[in-house]
Amino acid sequence: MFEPTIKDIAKICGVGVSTVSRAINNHPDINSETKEKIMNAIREYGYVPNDSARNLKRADAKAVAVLIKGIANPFFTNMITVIEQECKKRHYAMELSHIEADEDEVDVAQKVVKEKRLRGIIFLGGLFSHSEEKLKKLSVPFVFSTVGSIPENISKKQYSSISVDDRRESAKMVDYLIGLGHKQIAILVAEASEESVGKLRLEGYCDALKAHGIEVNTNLICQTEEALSHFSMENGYLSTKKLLERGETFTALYAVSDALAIGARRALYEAGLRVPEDVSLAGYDGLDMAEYSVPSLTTIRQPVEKMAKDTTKLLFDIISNKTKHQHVIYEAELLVRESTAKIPE
Amino acid sequence: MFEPTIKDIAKICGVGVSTVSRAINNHPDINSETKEKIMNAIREYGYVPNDSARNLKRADAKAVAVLIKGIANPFFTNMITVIEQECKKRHYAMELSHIEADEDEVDVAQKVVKEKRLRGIIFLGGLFSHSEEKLKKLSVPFVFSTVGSIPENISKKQYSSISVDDRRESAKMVDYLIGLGHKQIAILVAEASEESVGKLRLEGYCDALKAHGIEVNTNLICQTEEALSHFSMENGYLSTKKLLERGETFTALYAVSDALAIGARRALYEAGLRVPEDVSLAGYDGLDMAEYSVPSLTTIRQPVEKMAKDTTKLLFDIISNKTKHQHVIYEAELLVRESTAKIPE
DNA sequence: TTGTACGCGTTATCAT
DNA sequence: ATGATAACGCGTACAA
Repeated sequence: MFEPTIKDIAKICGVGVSTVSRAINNHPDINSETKEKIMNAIREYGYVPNDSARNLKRADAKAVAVLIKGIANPFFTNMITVIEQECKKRHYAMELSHIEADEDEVDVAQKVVKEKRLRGIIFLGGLFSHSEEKLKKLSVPFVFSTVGSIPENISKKQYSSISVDDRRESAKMVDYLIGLGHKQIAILVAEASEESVGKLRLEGYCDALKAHGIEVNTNLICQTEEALSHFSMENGYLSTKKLLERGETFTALYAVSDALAIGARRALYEAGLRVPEDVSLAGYDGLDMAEYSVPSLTTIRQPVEKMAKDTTKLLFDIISNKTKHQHVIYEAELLVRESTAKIPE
Repeated sequence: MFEPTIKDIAKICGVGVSTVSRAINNHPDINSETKEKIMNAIREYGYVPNDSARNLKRADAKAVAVLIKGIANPFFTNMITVIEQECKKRHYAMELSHIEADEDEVDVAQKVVKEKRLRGIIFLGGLFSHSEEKLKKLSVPFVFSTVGSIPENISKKQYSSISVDDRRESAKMVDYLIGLGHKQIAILVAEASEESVGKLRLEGYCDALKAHGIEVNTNLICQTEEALSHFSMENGYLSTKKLLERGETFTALYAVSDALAIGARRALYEAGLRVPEDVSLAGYDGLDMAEYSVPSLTTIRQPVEKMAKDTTKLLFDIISNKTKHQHVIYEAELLVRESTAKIPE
């Protein structure tokens, strides 16, 4: 199998390599006839420029990276799809990279940036707890999207972020449940370690309870220590089962993700508990599955599409120096559906 | 921001570039002391080799590509995760690329191969209908995994495939439903065009019906023409709604994917139909959501993990000339759960 | 408008 | 065991 290079094409057309290069890259200084001839040869011989050589030569590889922590979370699938479209629009390639639970995201980011010479990074999910010093090693702009929280001591001029206020939104949900008359509200929270969204949502839960003078009952805080994927249905199912086996009484169960809630719903069902008659159930994220489940799930919807679009736009604006780093917080929406109800008197 | 290159490291350590290269790549001919010194400098200055330069120099970029048609299908998420792990084990990078519905997969593949100089390709999902001639242009080995079908006229020596017999497995499900006493079985099939898995599963449906002497009622074949994602819950929901509005009578509904089934279940619920008392509901794929939904969904489970592992192994075996192209068909499993029941007499 | 020549960062070959 | 140097394929300054 013959793989032609730019030289071969040049030779075939009887022109210099720079002319071929100009033809490929739509440079202005080129005779349209020669360009035509070259493009024909390229098609005929199936020439495709070697990306490595291009990126080596170019200071900037037209590419950005998306680093995801927790790929199993279906919440991200939507975001990625949108981000990819947005990148394509701008003729940029998008490198997708998963970060394992035990990997350090900044290390990975640094490696990816140098390896691929890309122009920017989007961090998706996970949490963030790195020193400013380490952050400075990143030579390209980056934006955190839907990342739990970023320590206060890092200069906000160093990075951008797009997120919802997980703590406040979470409180919103618990507030709503309390308004329904619930006092014994259990919470299902996976991965409550460090500054994760899980922790934030748990804090919001406590906030709301306290605001209403309800004491936080630690027995109702159901944390999963398992090595299970943090936002899986399986995890929600098993954790809820354990909670029930412990014999705790509660009238509402709030899971910090829809997937967990779906799993929980199954566990409740198997225990003979009806939703919402016996137990009100609430989720968080606003995934499709929350909408189509039976009963449909009361949840907090994050404006996924808008966040994804704005994340991409922001990154590109920063790359092209159109704007400075920014910190945007979106409002999420409480979607009241069938899975929650007033507590019977 | 200073980005050291191999030359800088060499200069810093007072050695030649080749020595540094040897240190990086674990070459045998190197003094362990010098290696130590070099590795320290690399750490200290945060040197990361430039991938583009490496791939340019190396004949083979240690990388394979996974080309996915229909990223929205959650079925693939699991496969990708496994494939990625398997690649990592072998110290290969995995390029993930989505193929738009209207893109030609072979064209994309060819472009990716040349651009990235990679060693092999895995096609995930979609269907396949290309001329042998076109296929020959692909200079690296490739394996189709869970791809609908491949035309008979293409030499099986040209490619590998890993799949389940969608037609037969689909018939298995319908067979089971018929065994339950159902005669009026509706089918929900998105994307029945060409040789897709949708089409194959539809054929299996017809096979089973005919085998039992039941006439195929085209009114019960519910195809979605929408531009909706083929395997989305939304699609299942809307299509089922339309089916119900048409006033068709059926005692069982078979959706060719679990996601469609979940959507369908919601539509049935809203129409006041109980599952399985009024309508038996069945899916296909064996996703988590089928297991945790209420009622749990009778479905066909494809051995995802095994298929993903074997797909990767096969590709690498072919790359390293350990084996020839192969065609493996896996047995899927009928999972009988709560959503299907005997038809009441 | 077009062609020549150099260098991007790396690995491999060949001396030393 | 180590160092100098030639490629790899491309873009671009500079010369023509």
